[in-house]
Amino acid sequence: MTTPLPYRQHDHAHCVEHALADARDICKRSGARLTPIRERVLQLIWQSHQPLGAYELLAALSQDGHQAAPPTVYRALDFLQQHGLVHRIASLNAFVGCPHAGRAHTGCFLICQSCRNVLELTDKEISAAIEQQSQRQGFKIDHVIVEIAGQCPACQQAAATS
Amino acid sequence: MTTPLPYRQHDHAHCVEHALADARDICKRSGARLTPIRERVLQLIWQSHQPLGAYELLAALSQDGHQAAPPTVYRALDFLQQHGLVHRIASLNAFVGCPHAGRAHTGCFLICQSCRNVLELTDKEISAAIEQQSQRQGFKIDHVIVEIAGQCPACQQAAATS
DNA sequence: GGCCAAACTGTTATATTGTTGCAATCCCTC
DNA sequence: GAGGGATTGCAACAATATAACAGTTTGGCC
Repeated sequence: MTTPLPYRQHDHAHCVEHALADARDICKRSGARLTPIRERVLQLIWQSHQPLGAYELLAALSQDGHQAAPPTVYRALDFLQQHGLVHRIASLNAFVGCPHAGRAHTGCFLICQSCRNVLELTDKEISAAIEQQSQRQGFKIDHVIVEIAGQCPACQQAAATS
Repeated sequence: MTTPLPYRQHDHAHCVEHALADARDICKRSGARLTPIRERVLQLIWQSHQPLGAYELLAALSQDGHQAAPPTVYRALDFLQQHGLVHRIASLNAFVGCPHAGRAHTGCFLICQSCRNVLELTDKEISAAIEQQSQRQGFKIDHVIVEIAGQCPACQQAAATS
């Protein structure tokens, strides 16, 4: 088994830059404006593997010397969500960058309660099971939230050896 | 296809009473104290098919003539959740009664965005797919949230004929 | 270039949801 | 009926999110 990102060490600066380049591309193609604030918020989110709360983003923007109030952040987040660039983790009231931006998908989040890292994955079987069950109930899906809380491999190992 | 509860008309008073009797039984067996406040909160939740927020519960308690502050409600809700009598819907910050209280299960919620009714169901395939995928990532599950937002059969029909 | 409309941002205030800490009370057990 | 743990009352506060409105920037168009 290969340890998946983001648990594995990697060149994160590169991975942030890649995500930003992707985002610029996606916005360009859809005629959306990735303004400085929006791009900065996306960057801040990507720089952190842990999900960031709106008020953490707000604090980070303030440190930039940028005066900002809650609506600024929430508006940027709305934009980023609408364009599939970030996801909101409902159980944490926090946001993570989406590694599948631009591709239609239903995210599924593995949330480590020890290190707070979040891994997004897309799994056809989970989606299929959910769709099938909904259909059986005659329910028309708008969107789906799947959040799995627990412990990631690294933290399990750390707990075992301590 | 049979229209599932709670979409179908039914004797809801009976169904509330049944849930309360169940709850009393479950608490008795586990040595937990289903105090008047806790029971009242559970009753209020069951009486509403829509999920209730903590502050709605608070308002309802006040109408009882019961003076109550937020911690009262949150503590009752914590208790009820711990004993599997209610679930929190993370995407709504609200609570619903659990129809499978006492039986181990991972709920899966169909949330109608029109009428706000919520249907809880348990599906082995969804659970299995989630467990399999988590295991593949070496992730140890603590708990799982599956919330499906969309439109229930009744509201689809209403929308179609209007 | 100059103008317009739409989109975006700033700002203030406020709404909603959830928590902390401590004192008082209740209830079971011995 | 005294001790101790669980429960509740109460006041203050923290965290998260939105409303409303004014000002500014942007891009299209003549």
